[in-house]
Amino acid sequence: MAKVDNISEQEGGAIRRRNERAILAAAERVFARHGYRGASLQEIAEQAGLPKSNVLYYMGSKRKLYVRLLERMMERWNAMLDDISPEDDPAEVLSAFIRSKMQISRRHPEGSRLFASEILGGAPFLQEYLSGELRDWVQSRAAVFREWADRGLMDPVDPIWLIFLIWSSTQHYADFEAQVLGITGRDALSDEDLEKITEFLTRVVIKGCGVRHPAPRAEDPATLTER
Amino acid sequence: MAKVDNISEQEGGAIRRRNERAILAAAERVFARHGYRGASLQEIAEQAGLPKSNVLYYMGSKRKLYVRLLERMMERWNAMLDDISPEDDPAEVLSAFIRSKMQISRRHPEGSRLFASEILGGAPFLQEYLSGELRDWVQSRAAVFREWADRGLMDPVDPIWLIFLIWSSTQHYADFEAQVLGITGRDALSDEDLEKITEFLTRVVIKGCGVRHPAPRAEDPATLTER
DNA sequence: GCGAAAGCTGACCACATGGTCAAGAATCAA
DNA sequence: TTGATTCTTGACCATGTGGTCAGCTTTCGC
Repeated sequence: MAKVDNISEQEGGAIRRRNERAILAAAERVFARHGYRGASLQEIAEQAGLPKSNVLYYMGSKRKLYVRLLERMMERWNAMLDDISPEDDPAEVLSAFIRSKMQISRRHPEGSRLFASEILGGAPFLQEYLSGELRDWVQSRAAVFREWADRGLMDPVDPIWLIFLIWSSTQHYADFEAQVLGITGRDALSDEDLEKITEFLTRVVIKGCGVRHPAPRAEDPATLTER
Repeated sequence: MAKVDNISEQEGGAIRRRNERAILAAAERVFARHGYRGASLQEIAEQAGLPKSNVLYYMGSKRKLYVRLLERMMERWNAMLDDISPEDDPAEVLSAFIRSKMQISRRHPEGSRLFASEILGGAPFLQEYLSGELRDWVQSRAAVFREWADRGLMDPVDPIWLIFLIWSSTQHYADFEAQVLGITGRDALSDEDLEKITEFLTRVVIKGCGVRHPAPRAEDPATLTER
């Protein structure tokens, strides 16, 4: 019996880890730029500084490599999705939502574009994720938004369209980076730009949905631990 | 000398026009789905119901076909860009802007995705359009928005980010159609859905930017012809 | 220092790619 | 009917594709 029985992603020698990192990074760039079909293992290998055979050795196949990148991106996404409850302050939640989504676009532009490219192509690999896991998540959030509306904390807007509004307007700065840069005449967006945009989006969404502050509750334990 | 000297796009026999239409329609679908590199002439030809050689006969090359599709899409875009002036009602202009942008997503989803795919890939064919023509258009609009803000007709938001907000949130329903359908559980968005979304986006933008009505001017000729 | 496991890679394969071309078929103005 | 123009298309080409494999080197636990 071999020493290592599982082919778990977690383990692996230092060499393996280093090469896989290089391949994944290169592949994310290339897939994001050219889509699944348009990307070539040759180009990925060159950008990773390895021969093509080596890429196949570590990743098995183009398909497996692509799926692995998608899964990694979904993990980053999920890491953002902390729970909320109707007791929370809508303004704070929406603000945090927009901010964290914006940071993903900022920190993982290639991953964001990879995801966009997958959806653009009809989501052949992500269909069940979209209509399963993600759908459930959206529905549960939507319920909270509706509860807020019922309590008079915000206008009775359809939560689904609101979520899409936040997704699209934040995702835009990764996916359409080339357009944003071309039009603004810059060669990159600064951190200050991003902060300005985040504030703008937050302001428009919160004001546009008529979000009001909840009546403060003195006995709220969260408020006590907060300060 | 040949009877027809110019190779203008406008003319052409009935056969040519019919075949070109079929090819362009098929190519728009395939390019939108797989990107420039990922699309194959073979697939385009099959979807158009013609042999591959015939596609080359009419279009010359893959590159020319792609560029022609992009230009057609830019024409549709430009058709929307009617002039505005600081004298106009901000609410009406923004509302019309969102509505017409939404209709393009609705009427030309493949074209919208083709455009998105081009930008996603770094806009190799559209860079000068973005930083030239389109940039000028955005700047002139931005000037009007700023004038409105100066006159106290709306909050002093940065017009550029506002334009991007409108673009992204409307474009979303074409580009991320697969995601929208997966999450909403539908197999298509109805006209009523689109109308609801348009109203929602208009409401949020106008309210979110604090747009107010201008003081009515009795001697406004436009108002007179209107009713 | 040994032996097994892991890592490496050029040669190679079947197939798909964009594009060319020549020769025939259909169309159309006169 | 004729002659020119347009249209059609299968055969073909050089190149690139994802993937396999055998044989090599390196690494590493003991």
